[in-house]
Amino acid sequence: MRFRELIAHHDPDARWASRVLLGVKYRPEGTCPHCDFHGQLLNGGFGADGRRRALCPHCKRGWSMARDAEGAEITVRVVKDLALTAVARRKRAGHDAPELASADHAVLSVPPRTTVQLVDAPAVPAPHSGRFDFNQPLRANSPLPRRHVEDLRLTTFLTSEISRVFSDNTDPPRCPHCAGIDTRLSSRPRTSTTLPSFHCRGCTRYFTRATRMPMANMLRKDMLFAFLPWLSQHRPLTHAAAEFGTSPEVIKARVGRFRVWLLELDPSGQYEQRVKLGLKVPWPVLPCPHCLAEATARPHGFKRTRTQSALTLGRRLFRCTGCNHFFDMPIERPRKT
DNA sequence: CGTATGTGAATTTCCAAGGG
DNA sequence: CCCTTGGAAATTCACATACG
Repeated sequence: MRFRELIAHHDPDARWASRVLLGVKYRPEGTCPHCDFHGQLLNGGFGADGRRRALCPHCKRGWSMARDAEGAEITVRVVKDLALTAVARRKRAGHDAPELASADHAVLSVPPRTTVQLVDAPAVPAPHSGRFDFNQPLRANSPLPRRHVEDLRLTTFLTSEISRVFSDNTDPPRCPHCAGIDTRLSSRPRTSTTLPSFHCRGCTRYFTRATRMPMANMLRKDMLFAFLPWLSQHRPLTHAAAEFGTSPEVIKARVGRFRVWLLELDPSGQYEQRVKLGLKVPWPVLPCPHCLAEATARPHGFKRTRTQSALTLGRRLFRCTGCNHFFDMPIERPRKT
């Protein structure tokens, strides 16, 4: 408010006031192409083509606002202005307050897309089809019973690694922030954790063994060990979300952090390959008996006839992406041992 | 009656905004 | 940075239908 007052004092033409953006919220105005609602719309972010999108508050659907991706101008209405709120609050309290011009309408231009500096994304390999078992149904509505198999080797491996992280060992590890080795046990233990905390002389930061680990700052500490057996099971995120009383997004983020960590622990990727929770199944490359080519084949459920059920036939159906024809393969029955 | 495949519905994931 | 929300999109599956 004070800065806006100062600017208004020296700038009667209001050429500069509009450049103050801090604390100003805006929304587009217009007509919904789906339900003809007219009025204030919701911001819908950017579409894949770079165009700004709007959401209809009435029918909740979204659309792209301007025709061009770059330089297009969109009229918006200022819905919130911190400075004006401060003025109103002061006036209500009976204090003096400056008269500030309100920027009712504004024009929002879509900035030219700048080439984004890529940060080092964690290099988690795309899962290849060998990770998944096509003898099993891929989804819950399949006629075949679905058995969820836990990979005990992964669970055991993670359990031991986690207990190593949570150990009371006071030998200073390498700094997780700068990878420096000049670290020592901190004489001033942090109150927020019971773990031994360390101090790095290189970057002067404090840390514990859990810093920058998948379970660091995990709000749901109770579900950490219960979660491990789920990682190796090929199940939808929603199952795990229901089990732990959270949303699929939370589970997805957690799976991602564990996959990155597993690759650090075992760069060969053997353990990371065992993670299956919530991963999309890649279409396998199979020899098509129709076009005789090796092509990716989409899973198409299980083969069935009028007389024989999918269970008795025991054949998985695929559809070749090259020639679009169907073919099936016998599934391997689990051997009873 | 078996086979091939088009298609609607169910299931699951993606995505961006927004709150803390 | 963590998590929630809610609609849209993608994927998967079995039913429907035509044909031999």
